[in-house]
Amino acid sequence: MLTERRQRLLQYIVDEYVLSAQPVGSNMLVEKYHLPVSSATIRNEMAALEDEGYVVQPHTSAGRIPTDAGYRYYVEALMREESLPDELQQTIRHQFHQAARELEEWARLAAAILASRVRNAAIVTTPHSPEPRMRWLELVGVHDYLALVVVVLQEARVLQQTLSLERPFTQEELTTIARTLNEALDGKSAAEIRAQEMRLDSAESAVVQMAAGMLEGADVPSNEPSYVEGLRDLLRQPEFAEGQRLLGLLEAMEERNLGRAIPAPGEGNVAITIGGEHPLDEMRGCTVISTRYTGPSGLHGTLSVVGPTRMQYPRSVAMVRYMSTLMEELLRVYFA
Amino acid sequence: MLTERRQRLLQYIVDEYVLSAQPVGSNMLVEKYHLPVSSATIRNEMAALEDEGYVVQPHTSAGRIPTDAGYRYYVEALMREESLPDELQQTIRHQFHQAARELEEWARLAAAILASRVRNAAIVTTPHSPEPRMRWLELVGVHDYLALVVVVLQEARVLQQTLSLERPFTQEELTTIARTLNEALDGKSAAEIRAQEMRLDSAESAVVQMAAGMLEGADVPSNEPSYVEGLRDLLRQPEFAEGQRLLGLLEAMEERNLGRAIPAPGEGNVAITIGGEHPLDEMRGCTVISTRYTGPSGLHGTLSVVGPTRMQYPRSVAMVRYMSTLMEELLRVYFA
DNA sequence: AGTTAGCACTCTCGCATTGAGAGTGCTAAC
DNA sequence: GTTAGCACTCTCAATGCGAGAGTGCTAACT
Repeated sequence: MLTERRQRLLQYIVDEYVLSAQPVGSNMLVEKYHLPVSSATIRNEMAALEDEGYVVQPHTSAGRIPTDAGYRYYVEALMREESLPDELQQTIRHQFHQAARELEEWARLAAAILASRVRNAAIVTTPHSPEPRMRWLELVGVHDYLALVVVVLQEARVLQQTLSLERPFTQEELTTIARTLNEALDGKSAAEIRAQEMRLDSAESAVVQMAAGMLEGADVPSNEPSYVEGLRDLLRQPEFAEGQRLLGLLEAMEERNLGRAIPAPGEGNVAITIGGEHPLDEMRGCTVISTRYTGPSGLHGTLSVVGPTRMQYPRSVAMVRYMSTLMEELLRVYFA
Repeated sequence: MLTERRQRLLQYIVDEYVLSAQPVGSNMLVEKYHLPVSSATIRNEMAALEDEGYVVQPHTSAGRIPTDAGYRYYVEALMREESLPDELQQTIRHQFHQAARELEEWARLAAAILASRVRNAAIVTTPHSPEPRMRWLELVGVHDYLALVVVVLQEARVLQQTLSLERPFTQEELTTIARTLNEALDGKSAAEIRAQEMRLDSAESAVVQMAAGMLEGADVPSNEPSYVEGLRDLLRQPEFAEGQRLLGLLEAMEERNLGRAIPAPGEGNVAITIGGEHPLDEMRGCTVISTRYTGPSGLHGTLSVVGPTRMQYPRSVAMVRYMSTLMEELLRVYFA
C-alpha cells in the first residue's frame, strides 16, 4: 500500500506522461504542481515508487515513466472518473439521430465517434444474439440450379448464402418451399431446428440444413461483423512512429480473432487490459478498454478502444461508458 | 526515342532497383549482366538517360534510380509480360474451389490472394451492376412500427434498410404488401420504378420509395463493398518504414473514395498509374495497377494492386490479369 | 565516332569525440 | 523527515574524419 503522497506522485507522473510522452522529472513536477517539498524529496519518493515497480527510468538520468503496474494502480485507485460534458453528449446524440436508422450504421458510427474522441483506434461489434433465432426465410432463384437463401434473424440481421440445387427449380417452387419452412422454423434457434422432426423432401432438407448452419455461423466470433476505425490516429501516436510496431498489432487484429485480443467484461463493467496483461505478445505496449452493451432478449455487442498504454484513461473510460449506454438506449428504442 | 542499348540499360536499372531498393551503379551492372562494354561507357549512357528524365541520382555519387517517367517507359516499352506458371494457376484455382460459393467471399479471397502474391496491398470490389435491378423484395416486421425492407438485386446482392411505419402493421399485412409489390417491381431499375404509375396507398408508396432509393444507392461508388487486404505487406516495404508515409495513403484510401484514387480502365485492359500521375498527392510514390472484370448483364467490379512505384510490374500485371479472368470465369459459371 | 583507362571529385555513412543539458543518487547538515 | 549541494551518468546534437561508392571528365586508343 502506497502512502498518500506517493499515490499523488504516481498520479502526477501518469498524467504528465500521458500528456507529453516524455519521461517525467522531479524538478518539473515540483514547479508545475507547486509541491510544498523540494525536488530532492520527490526524488527519494520516486526511487521508492521505482522499488515498488510502479515506474522506471528508460535510462539513468532520465525522468520516470509508468510501468504497466503503475498504470494498473492508477486505474484501480487513483483515476477519478470523468463524466462527459453535457454539450458533448448532445453533440454525439445528435450525430446518431442524423444517421440512418440501421444497427450496422450505428455500430460504425459508434466506432468512428469513439475513435475520433479518444484519438485512438476503436472497435465496435454490431449487436448480435448468443443464440440467434430465425425470423424469416426466403429463397430467391439466381438461375435454374442456384438459389440465394436469405435468412432474417430476430435481431434484424440479414444473412445470405448460395445454395446449389440438384434439379432446376422455378421461382414459384422456391417460394412455396420458403413459405412452408417459414411457418415451421419461425422463432427457432439452430439447435431447435436441428432437433425438430420434420417430413421433408431432399430440397427442403438442404435448405433447412443450410439455414441451421447459417444460424450457427452467425454467432461464431469471427463472423461477428465489427467496425474498426481510427487506425490513422493510432499511427499518429509517437509509440507507433516507426510503423513496425503497428505491423504486429495490425496482424494480431486482422488475423486471429479480435475475441482473443479483446477481453469480454461482464455487463455494465469496463474492462481495462494494460500492456503485458494481454495474452498476445503483439499487444504489449497497448491498452484495450472495452465494455459490453446489451439490448433486449440477449442481444449484445462490444465497444473497445485500443491505444498505447500511455492513453487518457479517464477520458477513454468515460467515452466507452457513455457510448455503451447510448447504444443500449438506441437498441431499446429500436426494438421498442 | 531511346537507342536499343539505353532501353536495355533502363530495363536493367528498373529490374535491379525493384529488387534491391538500392540505387543502381554502373560497375554493378557491368558485372552482374556481363555487359560487353566498360563501366565508363555505362556511365555515359546513364548520364544520357538522366538527361532524358528517365533516371535520377538521389545524390551525387550514388547510383541511379528510375523516375516516374522511367517506370512509365519501362511499362510501355520494355516490360515483357509474364504469364503465371501453370502450377500457381492451379493452386489459386484450387483455393477458390475450396471457398464458399459466394460473390462476396470470392472478392475477399481474390484480394487476399492478390495481396499475398504481389506482396502489396490489393483492393477488390464485389461485382455490381451499373443499373441495379430488382429481383425480390421482402418486408419483415421488427416490431409494430418498424419493418426491415430486404431487397435482393438480380446480381444476387442483398440490401437491407429499416422503415418506420406510420401505424402498426402485422406481419401478414407486410407480407401482402411485399407480394403485391414484388409482382409490380420485378426486374425493374430504380428509374423505371420511379417512372411507373401505380395506385398505391401511403404505406406501399413508402416502401416503393425506399426500394428505389436502395437501388440507386447500390451503385454509388462509396457503397460499393470492397475488400482491402495486405496493408501489412505495404507496411513492410522500406518506402513506408517511417509509417507517416502510409498514414497519408491510409487516409486517402479510407476517407475519400477509392474511385478517385483508382483509375477505371476499359474492359480487358490493365491500367497502371505511376507516382505523380495520380491526381491525389498522397498517392505520390505509389503505383496502382487495376483492371475491371465483367460478368453477365453488365455486372462488373475492379481488381487493383497498390504498392510503391518500385514494384514488380510484370508479376503484378500478370497476377491482376489472371485474377480478372478467373473472376470473370467464376461469374459466368455462377450466373450460368 | 565510339570506347575506355585513369583519376579527381563529391557525397553518404558509420564511428568516435565532444560539450551541453537533464536528471539522478548520495551525503551531510538542518 | 527534509533539503542543499554536488558528483555522476546518460542522452542528444553537433562536429570531424576516413572509408567507400560512384560519378564526370579528360585524354588516349581503336
